[in-house]
Amino acid sequence: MGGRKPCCDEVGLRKGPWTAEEDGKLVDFLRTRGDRGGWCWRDVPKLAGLRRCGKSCRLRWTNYLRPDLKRGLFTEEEIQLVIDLHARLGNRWSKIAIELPGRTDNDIKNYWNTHIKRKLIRMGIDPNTHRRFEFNQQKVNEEEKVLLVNSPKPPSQPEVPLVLQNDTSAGNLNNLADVDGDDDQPWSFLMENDGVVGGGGGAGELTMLLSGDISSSCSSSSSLWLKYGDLGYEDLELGCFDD
DNA sequence: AACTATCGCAACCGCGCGGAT
DNA sequence: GATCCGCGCGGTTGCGATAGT
Repeated sequence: MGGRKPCCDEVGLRKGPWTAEEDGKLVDFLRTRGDRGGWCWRDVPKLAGLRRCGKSCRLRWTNYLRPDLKRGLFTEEEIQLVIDLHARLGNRWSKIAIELPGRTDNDIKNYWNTHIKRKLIRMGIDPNTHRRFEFNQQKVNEEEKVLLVNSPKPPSQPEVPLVLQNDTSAGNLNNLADVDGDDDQPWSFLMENDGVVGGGGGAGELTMLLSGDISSSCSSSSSLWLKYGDLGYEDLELGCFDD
């Protein structure tokens, strides 16, 4: 597209963290002018008396000031949903956010990158494909590589066939927690300390449910789940999470 | 107590899409 | 059809908070 000028090139515009005063002005404006009634975001700084670009105002509102935002930790259900939706939609955070009322795409993206992604990698699961890493195509960082080198042996079997299940079927993530034998919540393994699975090459096979063409094989009402239900505790090497 | 490393979140940046002209 | 414009999205960065040494 031709020659579009940057939105924030105006001199004298503030950047960086918002002050309480700026927040107040923006909230006041949006409270009085309502939802998109005869204005566009580009006009907001002028109308609200802010020295910010419109884009910055929009981001501040949508990611932080909106009254319907939910703050705080993600619940097990939300984490479960994020993984499920990410398997189906990929990094389309805004689409994922639609399914999580009160969470913004930025929230979800941050949580994915700082919590879920790391955990999956350490479990030997590629967070992009939701499948096990191929042993010779590790995308893990140096730390994980060391762990893999120290693991007993590379996978000796091909991936276990992938299975698709509905929400109501047995093989959902709750089974993962159940094999643990304790009272932890299903996603406690993601929410607690950084346990390390004994590398992608351990004896156990983590079985992924995700088939190749996820979007076409999954109805809107079904969920894709990591399938652990048929595997034992030792097989999954989940003991590491007990540390 | 001081320093360093790591984490987590808010905010920025650049690009693409879609509607308007 | 070409261009402009506003918006939204996804990736990345900056920095304060916290943990570890």
